[in-house]
Amino acid sequence: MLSEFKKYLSESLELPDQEIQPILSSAIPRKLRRNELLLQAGDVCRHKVFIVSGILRTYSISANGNEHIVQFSSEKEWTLDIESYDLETPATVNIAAVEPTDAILWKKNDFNALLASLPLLKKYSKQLISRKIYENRQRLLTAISATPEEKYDDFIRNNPHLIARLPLHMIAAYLGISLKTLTRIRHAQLYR
Amino acid sequence: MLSEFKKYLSESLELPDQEIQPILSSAIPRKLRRNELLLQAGDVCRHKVFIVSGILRTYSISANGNEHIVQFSSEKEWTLDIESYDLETPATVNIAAVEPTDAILWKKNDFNALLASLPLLKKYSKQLISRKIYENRQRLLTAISATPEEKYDDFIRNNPHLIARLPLHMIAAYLGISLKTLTRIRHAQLYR
DNA sequence: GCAAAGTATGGTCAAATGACCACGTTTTTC
DNA sequence: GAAAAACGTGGTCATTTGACCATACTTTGC
Repeated sequence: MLSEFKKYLSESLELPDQEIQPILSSAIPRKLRRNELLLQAGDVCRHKVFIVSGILRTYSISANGNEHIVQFSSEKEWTLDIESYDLETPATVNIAAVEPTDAILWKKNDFNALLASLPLLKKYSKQLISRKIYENRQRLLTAISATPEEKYDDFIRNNPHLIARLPLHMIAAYLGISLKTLTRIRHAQLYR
Repeated sequence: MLSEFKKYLSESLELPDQEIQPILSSAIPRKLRRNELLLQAGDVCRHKVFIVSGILRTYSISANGNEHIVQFSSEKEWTLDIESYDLETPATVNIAAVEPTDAILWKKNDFNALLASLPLLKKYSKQLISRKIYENRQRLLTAISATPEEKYDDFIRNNPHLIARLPLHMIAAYLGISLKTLTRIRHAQLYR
């Protein structure tokens, strides 16, 4: 599991070998089964998470028991409940594996030490956060302005690697539409 | 206009006087009339903006001509199109005054210099950005999970200082519901 | 490999929503 | 202060959406 992560560090971050070693030494590998929780709402999010393989979903359960998905994260992505992690407050969301997932965790202290000692890592982290901010604004705009069909088409366009791996009801829970509406859209698109 | 901003700096940021002066000296005051554009989609966002009084709205126009509001910003808040500002790419949103507004602008270079020389300002900026991230996630969650009525109630709860100053159609454009639905909700709430 | 769980689709029906239009009132602008 | 623009509400009607349920099929987990 760590060797793939090493590859990511050297290729995507272009980190030299001697900077990779300290990152590995505080890494905590973690295997998750389908539907296993990585973070439970109410707990404090104490780790940064990198996904080696698999998919995680970040979701919350509304008063009437419905699940709403804030985010999917898959291979070579990082995830956490940022608010809970920063402020050390109870998480309001759950993070669970959609499919069997290999992840790597770092404790907050360890990761902060890495950020302080590895400028390249820090720079890269900032970039990732910025990109997330831009993406989230776009997602919000779509959520308030697009029709269900546009939302679905958008999702396919932005997440081609996920469509075949996610059950439809999760896509619906991510888009904020009902499963029924989603299957109707798919049905309609068959004959066009 | 600048004196109110000075007060903000010393009270909210607790900046000592000698750190306030450099911020003021690169500040560009700007008065906006109702509906006047501060940033036009297509242009690059080249300024950080602080609002002394008034309200700005950040919005985009969809293909069919509808306006969708990404954000309202009012007194003592900062605003910009962060993606356009960071990457110096054409903005995809417009920023315009909802009511007559007094704002203060800084050029990116000037503001970056301030951030580099004033650690307190930098720290405060980071905090603001973090808070925005948390808020935006909550807003997204509401957008995909709440009923129109819940969205409206949420809006009132989170923006009590704005409700009386915004026309309903803008609130609708912010919530992603039609004006008709919004007036229906208000009507229903009268008799409860 | 097999039982159990999960998944995709479709039917039906009630309710919610939006598009369009009209009208009386309020606010803005000069 | 008067004309014009903007605003809030309501009516109607077609359409979309969701809730609930059933069924056939596929995937999962041991």
